[in-house]
Amino acid sequence: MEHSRIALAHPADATPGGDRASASSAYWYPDGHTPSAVDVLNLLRRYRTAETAMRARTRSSMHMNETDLLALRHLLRAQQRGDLVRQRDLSTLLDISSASVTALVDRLEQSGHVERRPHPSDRRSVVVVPTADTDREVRHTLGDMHQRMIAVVDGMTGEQLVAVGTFLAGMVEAVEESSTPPTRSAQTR
Amino acid sequence: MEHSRIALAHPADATPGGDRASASSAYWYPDGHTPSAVDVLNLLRRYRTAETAMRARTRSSMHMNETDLLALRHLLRAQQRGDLVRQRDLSTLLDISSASVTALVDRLEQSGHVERRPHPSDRRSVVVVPTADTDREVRHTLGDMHQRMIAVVDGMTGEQLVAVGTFLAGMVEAVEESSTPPTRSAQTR
DNA sequence: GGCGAGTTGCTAGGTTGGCTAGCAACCATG
DNA sequence: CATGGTTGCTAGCCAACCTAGCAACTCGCC
Repeated sequence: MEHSRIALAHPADATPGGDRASASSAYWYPDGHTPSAVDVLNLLRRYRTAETAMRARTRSSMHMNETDLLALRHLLRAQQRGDLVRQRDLSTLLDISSASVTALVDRLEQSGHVERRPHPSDRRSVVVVPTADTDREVRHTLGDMHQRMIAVVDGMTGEQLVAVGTFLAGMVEAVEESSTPPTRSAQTR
Repeated sequence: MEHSRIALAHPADATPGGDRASASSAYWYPDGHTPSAVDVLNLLRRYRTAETAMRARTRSSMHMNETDLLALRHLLRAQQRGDLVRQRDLSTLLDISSASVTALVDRLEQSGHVERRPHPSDRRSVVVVPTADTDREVRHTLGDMHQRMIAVVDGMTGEQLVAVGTFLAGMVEAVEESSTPPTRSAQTR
């Protein structure tokens, strides 16, 4: 069983400086100095790593692969909103072929996570709905984490929230590469 | 060719409120109000989506899968630091079997991205090194993005950086779920 | 009304990238 | 120097994606 363990907590995303900065809410940088730009970006990468590991854990605890889980999340959100989801929708959302969606829904149906229902107005289509158990399961698995995340943000001042928002928006922009003029709007997409 | 396109810019990560908030650096929330906790978390999710899409783009532009790219990044970082990387190391880092690493290195060697070298002191081991071309390629592909990211962070005040750092550290903690006492250290791991 | 083009989800068969098992070469320790 | 652990390889398996092609259905247009 060389493998089994899935995603260690820290896949050694080691950086030159090591990854100290033990994740405490208030004092995340050891010395009292203002964090440098690089520190912050490292921390962002660290978050990404942690999140990936978390997903692996969830996936494993639900005996499910990434795509299936993504589909499930979308189904739950759509259900909450009262939207119908056809297989076609999953295909475009997940960017996989219709054949793969058939297989995917087969798996989820097999495991009792979703049900196929006839579409009310289009007899070609199949509507996919999550079961009540699925909702409970996901809520239970991810609910605590969401609580903690909200708690962190709730504990911040308005000014701090603006800073974080600005930062995240900047990261999105940087990553989306479109390199639009800094005047807002006008995205190519 | 139903597929080809990979990762649209916005895989419709639609949220109840829609995902307006066009990604401008300074004014990322439309009204002048302080962003709510949920706004910020939505933005974080949005970043995650954008980053995933970016990875898909990179992967496709380099004709490579996620694992291979991860391996490559690690190899480049190790090289910069002057460290040797054995296949075994990749195995533990990526959490895949030694057999899969053999296949992985085969692929990367085939495509000219890495070379196998004998280990200086252990004749069982194989040292994997990235080629100069690879370094150039990655630098070219990701360099601009890094510049933009650094620029964003550089443009922030010390106070703002602290806010962002606190936020990210909090997110890491929330996601790692260990639910350690808020006094730092003592991680289970 | 009916006919042709487009859409939806299914089946069939191929490819990729993981896996386990087992092995030869090598290291290291008593 | 023998014996047990480590490293990377081969062989064979499997999950989850793909493309191609099809039957059932919808819809727009005569």
